[in-house]
Amino acid sequence: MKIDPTKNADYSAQIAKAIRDAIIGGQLNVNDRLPSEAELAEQFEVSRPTVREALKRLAAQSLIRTQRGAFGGAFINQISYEEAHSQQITTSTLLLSMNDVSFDVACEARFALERSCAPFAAQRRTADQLATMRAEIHRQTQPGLSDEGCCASDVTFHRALVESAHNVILSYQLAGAVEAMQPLMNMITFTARNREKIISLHTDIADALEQRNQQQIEHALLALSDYTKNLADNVFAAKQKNKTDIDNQKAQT
Amino acid sequence: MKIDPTKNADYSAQIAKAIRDAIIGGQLNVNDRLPSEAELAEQFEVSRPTVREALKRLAAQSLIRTQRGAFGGAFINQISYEEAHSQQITTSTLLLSMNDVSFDVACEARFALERSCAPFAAQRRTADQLATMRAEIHRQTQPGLSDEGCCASDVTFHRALVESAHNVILSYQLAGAVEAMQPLMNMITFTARNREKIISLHTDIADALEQRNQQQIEHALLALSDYTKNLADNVFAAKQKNKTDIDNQKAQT
DNA sequence: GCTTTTCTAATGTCAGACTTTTAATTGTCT
DNA sequence: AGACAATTAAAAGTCTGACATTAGAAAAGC
Repeated sequence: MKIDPTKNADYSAQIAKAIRDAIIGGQLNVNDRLPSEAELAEQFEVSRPTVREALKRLAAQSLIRTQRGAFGGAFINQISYEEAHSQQITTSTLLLSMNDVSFDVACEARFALERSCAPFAAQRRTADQLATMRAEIHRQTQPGLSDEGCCASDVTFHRALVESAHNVILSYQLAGAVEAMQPLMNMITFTARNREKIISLHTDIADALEQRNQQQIEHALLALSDYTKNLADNVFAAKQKNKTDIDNQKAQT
Repeated sequence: MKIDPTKNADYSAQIAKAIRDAIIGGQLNVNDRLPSEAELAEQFEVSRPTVREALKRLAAQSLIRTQRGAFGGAFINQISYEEAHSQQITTSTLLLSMNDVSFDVACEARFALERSCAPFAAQRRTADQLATMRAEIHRQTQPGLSDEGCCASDVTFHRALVESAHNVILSYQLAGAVEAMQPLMNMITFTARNREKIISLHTDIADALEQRNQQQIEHALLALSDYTKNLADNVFAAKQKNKTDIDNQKAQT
């Protein structure tokens, strides 16, 4: 069925690949049960721990789920939007943090992607989604709101905007992009003045959505993108200056 | 350092999570070396096979790489765009194939996302990228081109468009979306007439890009999206009809 | 100083045993 | 007969201890 050419090295990776290919290629279907670990070990002519390592690799990608007990085993997992989503977020987050992507590039991508849901959001938004956005805007006006609370509210706001496009694929892709940006966004601290401006831009978006005006939504998103980029530039410039000052002080002593 | 609350069940998953969190949280940095399997086993108070299963899970997400030999071990892997990209594609592809997403929804999402790179592509496209697109259009006019060849050329064309936005994050996100759609796109077979129309739409895009006309790019993309959706509707309707006819024939005998 | 050999610490693999879980089966009582 | 309880078996999860293989570091030889 799925044999394993006895190449050298890393049997568990090869076995995982063989099974993964069988899933992607459609030889194995959702909720099919794989042979037991002992049987797989026999088939592939390796030991059970080796098979288990292969299965754990697949489990890490949520391609299979395992169940203990009689008539248990490893089953092909129907991957859900949630799972795919959370996987995408960890990957994207790490990609951003490990490859020092500039804030500008990430910010540009984030709002550009969000813009792609504007035409559908304008057409299909429900009163419910609009209400969520208004509620989040209201939360953002509360004076006691912490920075984390503000960011969380921001995520909810934008998620509602994305959801209003009523396209599951867009939601999945964009929610990932928005959330992956959060760690970068959290590096910015907002002053009261900043928040005021952002709230005003959020209100513009909500207003445009209420009027089902696609172009206005896109315009407001662009404005928000530019403002955020500017804000970040200033924050990073200030940090840089602060650092230089400290270095100079050290040099003087 | 990273302890493991002795909850019940699935130590290897818990250990993998602990290490993963440490990586995401920044306690472990790129190219740091993890303790050896034996040491980890001691730290977490489990056996070596259990630790190994945890490490294989992390390896499956390319969070770590392992090296054999003295002074080898498991190292935190700097995730590259390529790795992130290929992971995203397998996840997205499976998500689409397992959740019977309608072609319309996927198609809409695909072109909407591509639209998001239009403003930057118009500004930043190079002659090189334009040439690639023209070359692919030319290839698509060749009469002997197979369906697979046509699809491959299509991917190259759209990838060049995306690349012309010169934003690595957009490239990563969009290339994933485009490629994940391929299996669905391959379900459509194109007639000569269809290809002619698609080539004409591709030419529109290339022309608009050459003139750095953002709105025209977006307009052409929308037209391509609509045309593709229509085409798919017809193909699926024909298949449905065919199936019904056969059923009727069977019923008559 | 350079090359070759040896050493050694680490992963990769194996075999076999034991524990735990869980669903199906069987048995028992009302 | 039907409902509940005990038994059983198959499977994943875990452990122990061993051996094979690899590759960098140190030592030996020239």
